[in-house]
Amino acid sequence: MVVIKKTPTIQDVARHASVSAATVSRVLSSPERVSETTRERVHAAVRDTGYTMNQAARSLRLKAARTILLAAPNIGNPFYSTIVDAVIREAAVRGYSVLVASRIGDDPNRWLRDYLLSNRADGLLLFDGSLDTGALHGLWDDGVSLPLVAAYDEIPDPQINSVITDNRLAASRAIRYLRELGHSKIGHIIGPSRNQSTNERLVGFREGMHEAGLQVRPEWLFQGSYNMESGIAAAEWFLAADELPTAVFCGNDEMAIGLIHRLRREKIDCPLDISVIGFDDIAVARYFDPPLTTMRQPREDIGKMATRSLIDIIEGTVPENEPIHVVLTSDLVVRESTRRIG
Amino acid sequence: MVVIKKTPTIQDVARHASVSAATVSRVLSSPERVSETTRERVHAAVRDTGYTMNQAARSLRLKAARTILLAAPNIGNPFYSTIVDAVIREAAVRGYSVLVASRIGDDPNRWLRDYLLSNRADGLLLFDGSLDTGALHGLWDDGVSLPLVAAYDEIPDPQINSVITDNRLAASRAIRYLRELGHSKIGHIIGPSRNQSTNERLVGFREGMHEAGLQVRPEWLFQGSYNMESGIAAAEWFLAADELPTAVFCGNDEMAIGLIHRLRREKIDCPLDISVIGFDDIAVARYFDPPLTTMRQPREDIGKMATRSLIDIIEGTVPENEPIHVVLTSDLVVRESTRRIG
DNA sequence: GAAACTCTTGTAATCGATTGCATTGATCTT
DNA sequence: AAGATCAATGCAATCGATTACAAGAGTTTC
Repeated sequence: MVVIKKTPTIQDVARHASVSAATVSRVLSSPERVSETTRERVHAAVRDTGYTMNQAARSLRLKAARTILLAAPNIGNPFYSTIVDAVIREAAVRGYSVLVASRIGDDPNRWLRDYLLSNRADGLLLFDGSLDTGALHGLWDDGVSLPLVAAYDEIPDPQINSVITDNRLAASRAIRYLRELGHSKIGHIIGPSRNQSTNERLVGFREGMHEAGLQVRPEWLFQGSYNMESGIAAAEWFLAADELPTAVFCGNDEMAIGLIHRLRREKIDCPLDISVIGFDDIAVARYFDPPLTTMRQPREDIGKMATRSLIDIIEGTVPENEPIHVVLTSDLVVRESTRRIG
Repeated sequence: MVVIKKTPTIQDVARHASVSAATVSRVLSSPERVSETTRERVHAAVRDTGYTMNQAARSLRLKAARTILLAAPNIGNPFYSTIVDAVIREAAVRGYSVLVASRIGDDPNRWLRDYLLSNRADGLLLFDGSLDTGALHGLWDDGVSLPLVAAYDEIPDPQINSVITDNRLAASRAIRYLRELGHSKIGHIIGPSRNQSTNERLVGFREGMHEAGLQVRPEWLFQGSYNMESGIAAAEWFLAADELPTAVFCGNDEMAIGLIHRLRREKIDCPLDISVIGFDDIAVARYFDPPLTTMRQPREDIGKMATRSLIDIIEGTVPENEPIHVVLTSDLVVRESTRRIG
């Protein structure tokens, strides 16, 4: 049978080094307050015993978990997963762990309580604008100061820190590009309306159309849900119209992929018969056939900046009364799914 | 200025309900030991105060964090992200949180210590067979019993619990299928060799070839790294050979996508000129052009089963001396990237 | 009616790390 | 040389929840 040695505590290390637990603690957190000789003895004892700090005890005492909570609507989505990866890496650099909550839509109040208020996490990185902000405000009103950064998807509240991209500008940029290629019959696949990013992109689309002096035709507008299936549904919606648009601006790459896939079944070729421009530049976009023209979202940067901001707020190295608002730029990546008309 | 109310403790609830903290604790964990009237009073007090248990204190006392650590080589990869999603959902059902560590390759010893031994997590879900098992054994030998489940990628140690798929069988199955379509010139893109799954698939490939009475030709074997870029590299490797294979079995879908993409640039069409079969069935596989024939991995099930097993082990509801070994079945999904020869 | 039992609740110790305050001994100042 | 100053370390309280044990009240039994 395996002998289970208890994991050593700070007391064990103290005994081993013939000092008090207080001294061991000091060696670990403020070494300059301890003499060189004891410091070395303690370090040796730490090595010998294989000591690791008990985080639960530390969290209890310091009221800080050195952990952030990342909440996203669906981690399974490749768009989010890249961000998550960036968040985890950046958090690790600052010595923080990351708890991940997915599919948070169900009962936001519950997990907010469960995680944040129970000292499991020191702050919240929210990647879901569709969350009912009432819950957040409820906490706020109760006087709980909740370190929170809304990332990627804006929450329409200037008090809430945010790291987002220039969705509106990017959308109108996409339309201008299509216009430059000679397109005038332009459709748009919208994302789910609960997302603020969706609405921003829609506004940008309308602005772009207006600037170009083009009409927005309702039969060329389709509301999807940011997945490939809804790209298919959009294709079928467009096919049912009297006339097809010659170009479609899609709210994200996955819907673009679904759209192209479905249209191809009807022998409608992209980019020959229809130009398609996506949004995000997910990994597969450049290897798809045709390689997708898309508005690239700096996903790594979103994750990194958001994490950095949140930890700054948690650690109080940033003034509390001035909300942080970072807007990152999306770049147009021209590939082969768009083409000059004619 | 916002008044910061301290988050209520169990003491506050006790005072509010005019009982002792012990009673409140009992109401929350073993309600049947408390009389109905006090139970109601306490519940009311919990509601009134908005009490949430301090997890740090609870973890410290119970030496259990109700948290599992999920470690994967790269969360950004869409293959893993689906699994992660399933893990988080299943863990939530059992009342567990999930800490996620990505890019763990760098210093396994460090994060093992940091997370597991420091009472931050009660068990480890390891999605990376490339991890040096020495580190794990080191802990084991030190007498620390570490609830561990290796998922998806096997660790070659019968003592370690695992939830994997039938990689070898699936690979030989893929070859048999290609053989049925009349192919005899079959290549293979291997994954990174540190992964056990890769090796199993390679063995299955060899077995399948042997059963079919076919030679494995080294110029039709390429070692990639499970990403699209290495699919491209593989294409270039094959193009450099005297002759192209008529079918390629890819270690995963992403390499298949890269391969098809690159070959198309050379006017080599899939499936007309070459059949390609992938592995995993990632989300984009069915919408790719051509839709990918692939060996589907039951990713949701992997995540679910692994999580379930790990929590069973943590909670001791499963005999300790009998390692768990679950092998899930991969299914052949026939789409359009493969084709009868001739 | 007293002993034995059950049911409910409270008291106090405990988990492990941190830190304000106290103590000791050494060095410095005038 | 006596007092002041400083560096290094220990003591003990603390964070909040859990639980073994004790105690009190009410019930049952012979």
